[in-house]
Amino acid sequence: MSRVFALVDCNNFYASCEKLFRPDLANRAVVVLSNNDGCVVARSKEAKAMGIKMGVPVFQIRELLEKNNVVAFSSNYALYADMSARVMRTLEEMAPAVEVYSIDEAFLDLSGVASAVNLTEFGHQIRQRVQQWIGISVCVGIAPTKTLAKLANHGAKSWPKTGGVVDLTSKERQRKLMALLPVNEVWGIGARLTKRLEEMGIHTVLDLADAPTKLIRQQFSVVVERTVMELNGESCIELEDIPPTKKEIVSSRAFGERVSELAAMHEAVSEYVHRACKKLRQERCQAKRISVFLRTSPFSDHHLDPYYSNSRSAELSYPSDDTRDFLHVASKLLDAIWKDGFRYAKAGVMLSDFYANGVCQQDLFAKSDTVRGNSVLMGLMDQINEQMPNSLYFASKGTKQSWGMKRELLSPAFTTSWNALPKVR
DNA sequence: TCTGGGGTCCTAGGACCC
DNA sequence: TCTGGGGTCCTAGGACCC
Repeated sequence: MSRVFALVDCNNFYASCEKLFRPDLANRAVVVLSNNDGCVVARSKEAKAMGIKMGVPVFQIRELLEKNNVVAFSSNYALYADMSARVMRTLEEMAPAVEVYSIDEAFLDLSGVASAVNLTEFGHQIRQRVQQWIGISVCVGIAPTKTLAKLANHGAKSWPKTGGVVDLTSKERQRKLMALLPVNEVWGIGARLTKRLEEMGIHTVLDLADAPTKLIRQQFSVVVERTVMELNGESCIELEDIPPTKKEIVSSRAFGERVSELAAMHEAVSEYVHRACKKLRQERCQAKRISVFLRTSPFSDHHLDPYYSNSRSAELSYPSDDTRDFLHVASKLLDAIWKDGFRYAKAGVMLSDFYANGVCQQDLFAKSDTVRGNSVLMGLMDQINEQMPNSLYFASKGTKQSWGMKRELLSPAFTTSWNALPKVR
């Protein structure tokens, strides 16, 4: 049976979420900023039309924003996650198998229904229903491989006359579209690979599709080879409708203000350990390895503000999900990499080497009741914090958190009861 | 002065073993 | 003085994604 995938992608997702609850902004240019209100991570179509680029630092375009009356929001991640879940539930009602690929995208497996429905019509039904039920507009790309479905979606977004749906199941249409698009539009081809491909005379997507796979394998890797096969309609990347278990959990953040004191850095690292361990318990996993990293700003003038970056990891003697085990080790790791005299811009922790709960062999000498006691305590702490966020934690993460992030333009928590209220300062 | 956060996969090279 | 070859495991780094 030939395969058919659809890629459904929300338009200007974060900006659309913000507009949804502010009808007064319907035709206004809206941007959403990253943590610390640092750079632009989402733009409404009006903001895109002004030439505001994705990822641009806010300080570089502040005048443009003010002159054009652009409305800016801090990231309200709880709102976007909630809206995302609603969109995904709607898609799950319409398709036999759905892979939630990112907060604003999902792959659908339509192989089974392809012969029974008109695919373009089905794409329009998806668009209509998500618009009507959730209020978010989406585009739909349909093709025999995920890589081509991504490309089809790009086409649907770029050309309004498609009505937001492109069906790329025919070979002729695939080649026509590929000839029009530059190679960097391909899923899996980033800036570095684009540069090297162009040096080889590969400029359009079609150039890449027609390149000999042998040459590609030899010059690059199996990943790029697979991409070429997918562009030729051979499905190599399966739908992952059951999310694979995580292999690592990272918690890190750029500081609202530079950190130069070891005590403040200990608080920050402690905060990240709390977050990471909470996620670990949600995943129902235990981890054995933890690493701590820190760095100064890579953007500043390094003569005035010297650069330093370091990380170190350590292994527990047994896998754990107990915050206290990791706090202890993280603190020692931080001391080992800390150097006085730098203005640190960012730090974080990473947990890795995961074991499913209960799978790992206990240390012969561990007291099993102690172990159970720990997990009960941690579970209780998570439960209480669920109802009253941030009410219970270990003292090491501090109470003032002067290094905490800036979110001065946050929208209210429209759809969730708590979370993300602006910090009182 | 001000530049995000959280992931995955692949590969090369070193350590170690026989 | 001479100083193999092959396998495995681990880690760091590079590339990509949203």
